[in-house]
Amino acid sequence: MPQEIEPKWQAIWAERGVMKADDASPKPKFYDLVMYPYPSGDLTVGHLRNYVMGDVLARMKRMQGFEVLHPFGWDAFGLPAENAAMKRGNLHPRTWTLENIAKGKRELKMAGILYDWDREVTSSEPDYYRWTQWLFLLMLERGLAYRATAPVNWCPVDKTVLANEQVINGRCWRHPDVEVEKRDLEQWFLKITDYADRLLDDLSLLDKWPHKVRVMQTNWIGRSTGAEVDFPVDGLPGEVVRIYTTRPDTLFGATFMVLAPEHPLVERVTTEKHRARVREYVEKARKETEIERLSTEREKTGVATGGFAINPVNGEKIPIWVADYVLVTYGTGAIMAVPAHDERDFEFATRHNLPIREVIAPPNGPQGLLRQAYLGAGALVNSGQFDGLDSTAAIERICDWLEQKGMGKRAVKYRLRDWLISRQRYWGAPIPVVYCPNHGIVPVPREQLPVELPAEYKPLSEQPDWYQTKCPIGGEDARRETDTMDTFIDWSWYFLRYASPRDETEPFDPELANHWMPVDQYTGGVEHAILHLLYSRFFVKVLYDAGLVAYTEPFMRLFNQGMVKRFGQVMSKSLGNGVSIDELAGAQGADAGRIYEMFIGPPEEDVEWTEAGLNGVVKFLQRVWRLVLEPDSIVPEGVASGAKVDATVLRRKVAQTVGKVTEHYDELRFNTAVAFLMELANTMQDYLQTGGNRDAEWDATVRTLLRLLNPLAPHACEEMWERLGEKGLIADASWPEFEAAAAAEPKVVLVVQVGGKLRDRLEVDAGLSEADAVKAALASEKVRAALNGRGPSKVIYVPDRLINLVP
RNA sequence: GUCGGCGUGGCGGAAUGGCAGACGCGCCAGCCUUAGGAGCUGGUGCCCGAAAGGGCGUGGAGGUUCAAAUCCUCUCGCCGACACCA
Repeated sequence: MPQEIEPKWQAIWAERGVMKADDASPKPKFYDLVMYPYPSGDLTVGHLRNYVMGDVLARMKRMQGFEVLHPFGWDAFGLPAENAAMKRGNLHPRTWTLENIAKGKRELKMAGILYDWDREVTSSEPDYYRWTQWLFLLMLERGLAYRATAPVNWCPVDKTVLANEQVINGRCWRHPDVEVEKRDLEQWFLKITDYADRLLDDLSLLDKWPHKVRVMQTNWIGRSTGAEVDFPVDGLPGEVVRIYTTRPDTLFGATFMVLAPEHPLVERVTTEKHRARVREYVEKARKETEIERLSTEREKTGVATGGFAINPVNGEKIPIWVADYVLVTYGTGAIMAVPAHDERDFEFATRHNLPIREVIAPPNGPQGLLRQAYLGAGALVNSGQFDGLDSTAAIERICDWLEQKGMGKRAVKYRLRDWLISRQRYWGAPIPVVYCPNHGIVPVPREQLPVELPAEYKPLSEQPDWYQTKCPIGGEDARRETDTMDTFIDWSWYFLRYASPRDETEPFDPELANHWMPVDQYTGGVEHAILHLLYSRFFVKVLYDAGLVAYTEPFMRLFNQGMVKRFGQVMSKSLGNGVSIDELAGAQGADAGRIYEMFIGPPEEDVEWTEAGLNGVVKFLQRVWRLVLEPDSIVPEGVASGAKVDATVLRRKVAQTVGKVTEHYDELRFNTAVAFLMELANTMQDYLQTGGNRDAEWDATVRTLLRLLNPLAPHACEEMWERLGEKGLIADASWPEFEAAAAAEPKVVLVVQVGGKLRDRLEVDAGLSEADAVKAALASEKVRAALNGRGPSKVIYVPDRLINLVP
C-alpha cells in the first residue's frame, strides 16, 4: 500500500526538517548538488533519475554522519515562459513559471526526494537576480564585461542573439531546424578568453570528472601555438598582412595568401581590374548562412584580388586571394597558404591552379609531385638556410629568426571566443547599466539594485516608462539597457547562493560559501558539458581573483547520468511516452520507481523504461516486506530445500553486503548496489527456509538490510522500521559499519588450471601457502589426468583465487 | 573527416588481467492454489552426449601473457562531440 504509507512519511520528513542543512554543525560537510532544472511543468520519471541519485547519496551521507547540503532551485528565466505567455494571451511569464514550480515541487516531494527547501532559489525572482546583476557589475569593474560590435549569431525564431556555445552546427540550440543568421550588432560580452589558459590548465585538477567532459572542454578552448608573421603588401609601403600559422616550419612553402571576405584589408589590396569580382564575392559570402559557409563538403570558392604580398623569409611575391574558407573570427583572419602541407590549401590550390611547393620531406625523401598534402613531420627542403632541419626543430629556429628580424613572433590562439551575454528578451535579468548622453555607459549603483523588470510583459525596448531614467551620475535624462542577460549567467553562481540563500546584503556570504563549497558531488546531464560547466568555472575563477571565494574550481566530482527512454525515445509529456510521477506513485509507488530507476542499468547509460522491469522491483520490495514483517509466510510447511544457509553464512553475507553496498553507493554504481541487496534478501530467505532461527542476530540482520535499503526505498523502510518498534526515524539511524573480519571467507574455492585451462575447483582454507596449494592441486584426479605425467614446470599462484600449473 | 565512447545469453546487464554471464526480466518443468499477471522449488550461453563428460564461446582478424571480455595492432558496426580554427 504505497499510496498510504508514502504520503505519511513525506509529511513526517517535512515536519521534522530531515534534510535541513545546519551551517553551524560540527560534522564534516557534504555538498550534494543536482543541476537545477527549468520549471517546464512536464516532469516525468525520466527527469527523476538524477534527483534519485542525488537523494540516495544525500540520505546515505547523512546516515554516515555528514552534514549534508542537498538544495534545490529553479532555472526560471527563459523562453518557454514567454512562449507560453504569448500563446495564452493574458498569462504573464512569471505566473506560468511560478505555477510550474509549484507543480514540480509537489512531484519531487511525492517521489520522496528530500531537499532543504528553506534554501530554494528561483533565478527569476528579484531577490535572486538582484545578485546576478551585482555580479555583472563586478565583471564590469574588473574589466571583464565590455560592449562590442561584432557579427553575432541571431536566432530568427527566438528573436535574440546567441552565444557561440548555443550554436550547434550553425543552428539554434533550441531549434535544431532553424539556422542562425549573422548580424552585426553591438552587444555585451564577458572576457572568458582572458581565462582560457587557466580554464584549460585547471582541468587537470578535475580528475573526478568524466574523461569525456574534460576532452570536450579542452577541444572547445582549442589552444594552439604557432607564430604571427607579417607579409608586406607589394606596392603599399608600410602595409602588411598579418597571418597566424601553427606551422612556421612551412613558411617557405607559402605560394599564396588568403584573406577572409570580411578582412579589413580586402579593399586596400584589391586592384581596379579585380574590384568588381571581389566585391561581388564578398557580398555573396556575407549573405550565405553559416551552414553553407562552414560546410566542408562544399568546394572551396574564392577570387584573386590582383594584389601581391612578399614572403618575408624569401622575398617571394605571392598572390593575395579572398576565400570564405578563411574565418575572420579566428587568428588574424588571414592565412599564408601552404598547399603542400595543408589539406584545405591543397584543395584550393588544385581547384584554382595555384602552385604547390614541397618543403617538408617525409622520412623516405621528398616526393616531388604531391598527390595530397603531407601533414606529418620531416626534413625541410626548398627552405634556404633551414634545409635539412627536422620540422620540429625548424619551428623553433624559424620563430627565433622571425623574432630577431622583427617579421613575426610566437603566438598562442584559442578557439574559445568571448561570451556574448546580451539577449533581446523580456524574461531575463536586465543588464544593470544606463546610457547617458554625457557620461556614456554608467553602471547602476549597487544600492539601486535590483533593476526590476516592468510588470507588463512586452519587450523592454518598447516600454519607455521603464527605460527612460536619469543618469546616476549627473541626473540628466538617460536610457536603460533594454537587453537582458543569458540565463547561463544565472546558472554560473546558483550553487553559491545556496550557502546563504536569504542574504540581503551580498550575493553570498563568503564564509558560508567557503564552508560548503566546493561541491562534493555534482550530478546532471551531459548537455552542459561545455555551456554551464565552462561558464561556472570561469565565474568561480573571477570570484577567486576578486577575493570572494577561496577555491578555483566549483565542482570536485561530476557525474552525467544517462537518459530514460521509453519506446526508444527520450521520455516527455509532449511525445506522449512519459510516465508521470503521479501515475507511478498511484500504482507501484515511488519506492519501487526509485529502486527501478537505479537498477534499470548503468547510471551513466541511457536506459529503457519497461513495465516488466518495474514489476521485478515491486516483487523484490514485497519480498523484503515479508522477510522483515511476515517471516512466517516464508518458512515452508514441508521439508526445507534450497541452499543451506546457517547463521555463520548469513553473518558473513551481511558483512560483505554492507561493504559492497556502501562502496557502490559512494561510486554511484547504483545498479550493482541494488543487485547486492537482492542477493542479501535471497540469502536471508534461504536462511529462514533452511531452518534458521529468528533470534536477536536475525533481528539485527533485518535492521541492517533496512538501513542499507533506506536511501533507495525510504518510505517503505521507515514504515517497516516503525513497525519493528524502532522509535526514531530510519533516516536518522546510523549507517552500518563494515567489518572486514566478519566478511572474510574462511574457505575459498580455488580454481585449478593446467596450462591456463580450467580443470578443477577445490574448496580450501583461505590463505593457503603456495606449497600446500600445489599439493592440494596435485591430489586432484582431474588435474593429474590433465597433466598426464608432465610435472608442472611452472606454477602461478594467486592466493585464494587460482593456481595454474604449467606442464 | 578528427576526437571520444561503446560492442558480452532471448532481453537489461555483471565481471578492469585470474571461475564469463552476478542480479533482474523472460522462458521451461514441478509444487501450492477455487483462481493467478500471486508465492515457492529446480532449470535455463551454444554444440555433441541418455548421462558422466567434452568442445566452443564476450562484433571480426591478429598479437602480448602461464592466463585476455579486460592490454596492444588492424578491421567492422553503433552512439556522442567537434566539424574549413590555418
